[in-house]
Amino acid sequence: MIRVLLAEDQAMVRGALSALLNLEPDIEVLGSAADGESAWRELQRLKPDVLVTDIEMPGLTGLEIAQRVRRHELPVKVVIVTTFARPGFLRRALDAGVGGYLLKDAPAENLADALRTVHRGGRAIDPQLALEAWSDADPLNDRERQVLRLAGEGHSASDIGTQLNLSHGTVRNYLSEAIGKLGAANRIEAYRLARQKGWL
Amino acid sequence: MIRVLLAEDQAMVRGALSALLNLEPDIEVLGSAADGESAWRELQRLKPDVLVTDIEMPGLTGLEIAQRVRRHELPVKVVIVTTFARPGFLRRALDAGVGGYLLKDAPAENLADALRTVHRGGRAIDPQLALEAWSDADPLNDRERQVLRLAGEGHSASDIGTQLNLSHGTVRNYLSEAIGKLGAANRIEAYRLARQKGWL
DNA sequence: ACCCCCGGGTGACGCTTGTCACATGCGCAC
DNA sequence: GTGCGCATGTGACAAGCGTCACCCGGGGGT
Repeated sequence: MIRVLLAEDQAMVRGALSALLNLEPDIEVLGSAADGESAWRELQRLKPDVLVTDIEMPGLTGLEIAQRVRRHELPVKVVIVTTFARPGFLRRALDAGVGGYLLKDAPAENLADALRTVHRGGRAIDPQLALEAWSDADPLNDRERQVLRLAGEGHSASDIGTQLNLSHGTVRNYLSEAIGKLGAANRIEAYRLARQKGWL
Repeated sequence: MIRVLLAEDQAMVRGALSALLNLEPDIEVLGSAADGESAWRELQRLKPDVLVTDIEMPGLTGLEIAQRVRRHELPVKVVIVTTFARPGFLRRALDAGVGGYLLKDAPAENLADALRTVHRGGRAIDPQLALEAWSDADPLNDRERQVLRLAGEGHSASDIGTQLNLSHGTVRNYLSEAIGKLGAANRIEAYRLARQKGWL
């Protein structure tokens, strides 16, 4: 019997996934959480075999939970189920030692199979995504990432400078670097590109 | 017996919702579709009582399907189930005469209840969203919307001018207007604001 | 015929962006 | 210490952006 904890912020999807998993005779959903913190608490309380979690959640993200699990060496497997086919996310998930990474685009039957595989100690990674993840790495450094993120939210260079204690000139230098590295025409395009790769 | 067709692009969510609805004794899921066009075809083939659809799908969006249903006077109720709490979307959905508009944030049990209500001829609209929808209307006109959308994708003014057969000066005028109307500081912020309201 | 509104355009203004070449200063290897 | 790399600044330039005041021409009222 595979004992599962479910973390997913959208209540309707959470309920539906729970119903789906409970149809499987060898799977039992112990409980579910709507945000990162409560998922983390329930994880320690219920001690499930497998945690099935989304990435984007209020509080802790699924990736952060996976990192904590690894740091505390909890005896639980983590399976990420997410909308985002972003190589950067998968990369970070693998670094955090997750057992599975599925897309919500994948057929529903895959989920139960993936849980079984992971429970046996195997790995269930979305195949075409796995390729991309190793193909191109994030070219941005920390400063460029920060600056680009702020810029993408509509802040001006001087604005960003104030927030990060940098001169507006420096901010523009970083932005220019980032734009160059990404082969974009301006900050907006650069932001979009970085975001869709999961480099944020 | 309520006969339901399900349209939702994420396979896993689609499967899960289907499992959820099939647990209800008075509900039967006839079939499901992964994109707008096939949903429209299945709608005519299966003639369900209720169509449960997401908004963001490849091809036709859920809103466009709802509009078509109204135009063709098909005897099917439409229930929108979406992630987006955007007043503009609800507004357009109501204009298209949908029977229900639920958020994926709502508890899973609501879905079956909403289907029953709508099947009886009632309406099931997310309450707090309903308030917002009537509070602030989209201040943008068509040109401003077009221009803002392109600008948000990273195109420059001259770029946009070429695409729409306008002078770059005119494009900047529209952009300026839009920025003003939305109380934003620049095109990026304006784009974000408009987007999150569902005015796109 | 008159006026006025509306979509589109022009030109000018000052500010912001994107780019680049060149400084400064700090820490680390040797 | 000398040298190198890295992070941060500076100053200049051209291009793009945001704003505004104003122009033009075609409909529609009245």
